[in-house]
Amino acid sequence: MIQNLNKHDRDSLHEALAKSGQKITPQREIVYTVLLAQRDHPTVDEVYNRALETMPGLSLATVYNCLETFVGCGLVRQVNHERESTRYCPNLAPHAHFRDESTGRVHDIELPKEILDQLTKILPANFETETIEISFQGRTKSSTQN
Amino acid sequence: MIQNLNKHDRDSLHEALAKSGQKITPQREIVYTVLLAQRDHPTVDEVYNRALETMPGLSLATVYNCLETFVGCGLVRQVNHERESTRYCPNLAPHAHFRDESTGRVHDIELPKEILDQLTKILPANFETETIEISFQGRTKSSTQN
DNA sequence: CTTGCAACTTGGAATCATTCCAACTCATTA
DNA sequence: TAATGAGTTGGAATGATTCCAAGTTGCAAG
Repeated sequence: MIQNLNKHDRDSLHEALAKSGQKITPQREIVYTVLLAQRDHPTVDEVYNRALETMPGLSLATVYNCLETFVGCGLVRQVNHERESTRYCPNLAPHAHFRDESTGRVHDIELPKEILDQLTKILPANFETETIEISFQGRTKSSTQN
Repeated sequence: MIQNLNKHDRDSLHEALAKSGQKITPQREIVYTVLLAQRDHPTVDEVYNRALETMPGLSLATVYNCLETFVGCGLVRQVNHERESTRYCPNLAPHAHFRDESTGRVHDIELPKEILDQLTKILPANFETETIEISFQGRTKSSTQN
């Protein structure tokens, strides 16, 4: 079910970890693999359960640690919605999120550069942005239940 | 320190509550007053502590209840940032938030209608938006420490 | 290839915001 | 005046996340 990392992905992982002086561990490889295998913005718990299939005995605390590490070295993004559990997303291209209220699913929405540019322009001059989060909430009209 | 509600604000409160069939209570008036008195996006706890000055004996659970009621009848908005405590904001005009990492303070950013329009356009046709949340995170360069 | 050690992992306890609950209050209606 | 139902209250329960101390391991240097 869960594939191994392909060379390219393994390289990004190793590179990102190396760059911030951290070690490569089996746990980290598996957690990263799980994240790439199914890009449905899983919660920590979901990642944990999926990873357990490959590595029984993995601990929840470690999953928290791994994900935090990845966020720290820019490999994945956190996705927060209201007060729900944090979700994780390995899509690094700038994008927004759409949360379907009826299914709870989160969809990536590509974010044109112009809009990002315009957005930063509405800030007062002395405000320096580090991250922008844009999230929509609503419903998808059936038909193409993407 | 905490003023009473002026006529206009009291009216919006009463109207909003009436419209959704809820009662006017001293607790609700005070919580709403606190919210309007200092528009710094307080957490529940902050609202609670400020309200205690006027109504000792008020309970935290009630503050949670009141705020939830207000959100429900559209009187206030919730503001979430990462996993921090939820904050509340009586500004109903469409606006984004900027969170200053160094101070933790949240600033309202006016949101031009064009940008909102453009944003909804980037969604696939069958996605129906109910709410959009835009939040910046960064720092303000000293000088005008707004 | 060994060694040393900082970095990592682990299970369980602790934290903290939020929700839940059952008893109580109070205004209103019958 | 009694019944009704929404609202309030304090404390217990929940659930995600963090903390911690002990054990393990990756890997750089010898």
